[in-house]
Amino acid sequence: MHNGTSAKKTGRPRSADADHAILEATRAALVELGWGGLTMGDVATRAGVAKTTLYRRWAGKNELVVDAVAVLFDELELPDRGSLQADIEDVVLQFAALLALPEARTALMAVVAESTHDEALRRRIREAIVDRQKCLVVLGRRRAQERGELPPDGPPLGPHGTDTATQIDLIFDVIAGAVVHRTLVSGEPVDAAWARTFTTLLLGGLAAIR
Amino acid sequence: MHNGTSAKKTGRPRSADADHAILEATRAALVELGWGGLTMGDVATRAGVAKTTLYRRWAGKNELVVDAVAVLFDELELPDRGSLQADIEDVVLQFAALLALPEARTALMAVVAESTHDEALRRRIREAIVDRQKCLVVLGRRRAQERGELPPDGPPLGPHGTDTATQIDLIFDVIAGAVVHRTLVSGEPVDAAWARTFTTLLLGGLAAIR
DNA sequence: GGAGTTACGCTACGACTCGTAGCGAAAGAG
DNA sequence: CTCTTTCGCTACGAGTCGTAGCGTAACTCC
Repeated sequence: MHNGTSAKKTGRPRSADADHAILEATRAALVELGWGGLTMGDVATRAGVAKTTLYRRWAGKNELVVDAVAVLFDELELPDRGSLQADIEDVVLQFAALLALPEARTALMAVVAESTHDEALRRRIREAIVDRQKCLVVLGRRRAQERGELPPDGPPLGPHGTDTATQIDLIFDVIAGAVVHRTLVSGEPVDAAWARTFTTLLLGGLAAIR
Repeated sequence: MHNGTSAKKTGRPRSADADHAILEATRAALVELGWGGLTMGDVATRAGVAKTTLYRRWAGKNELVVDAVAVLFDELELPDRGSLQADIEDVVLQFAALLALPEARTALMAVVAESTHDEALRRRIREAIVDRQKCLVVLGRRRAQERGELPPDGPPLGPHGTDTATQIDLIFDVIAGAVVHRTLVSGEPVDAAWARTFTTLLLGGLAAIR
């Protein structure tokens, strides 16, 4: 959040209701107008607050949209379905459902695009969105190791072996990248059949890189 | 292109030099200002043309940037390196090099974001960029079949078998998605080592989905 | 070479958004 | 009650948007 832990003790406190109203108005505006059509003034009107109130809390469009969309990623979970294949398929479908929301589709790509020219924005995105997703990969991998579906951490085996951190990063980029690309670039739906085939490919590939 | 084949016979022809100057100016502006900072007036000034000339050829920022970046993707090739593994590694590194260009990084994500609210823009992106990349997958796959590294097209084998079109789409989304995600979202470099590990995973996975 | 057609550069324009400043009022802490 | 901060509101200069009008340049057809 923009003012994380520092708590001013005196003076009138900032309205939490206004925060919620603004973030919700931002998502609504994204759905109707998209990234390019979204304006600060419009969001303020929708939220029923003054434009100056927005600028007191967020530096601009970029930061506002990141916060508005970040909460959507909090809903991602990794239920224990008994097998690694089922767990991955589940999280793939969850992520696809999230990308089916118009506000998420538009905002995600736009803020990533802006972040290529803004280091602070890049950090904000990483903390608010990316790292939360990566936790799911770490958790799913550990579960699979406890089940015996994946070997425990240790030195790589073959000549193509990879260490733990590299594996996690690779899995994360492949899953998130493939789902995003299919949804937003190819424009094809991520349904149960695709999730199943993709997961089969991923698990088959994992066996090859140890 | 915006006026593809239809050729007016009479009147003063449009300046091809102006086209090149505008597209080059657009890329330069993307590098310096990013997507958000790029304005039509600035591009016109850089290119040495009038602002009205831009609007006579492109409807707006979105269409202009797609055309300006599309030519970068024409340089992608699939050299025959003798093995499927080497071919894929090569094209992965080529794609990564392209995404290392600031103008490509910024523009790609931005136009995809805008395309979520613009069907015409989506088609334009597909024709100018996506389809050209997908051809590489089709070509590489056919070569591998001729070498005997992949089985020829036919009905799927196992219970998880997939048909040809599904396989091609999947391979495409996994390759492009993973490279884009690692480069732009995770912010990690795609070097030879990563390309090797990723390709090993992909080929291992391909064996699992037939 | 003249007539017709189209693109060009230039200027100007209203509409809109931006981000900031100043004001008086409201809401909490001490 | 006083101090401090936020609130809504208004107004502002700066910048961008996309379009219109004008005279000129370039090319084709007769």
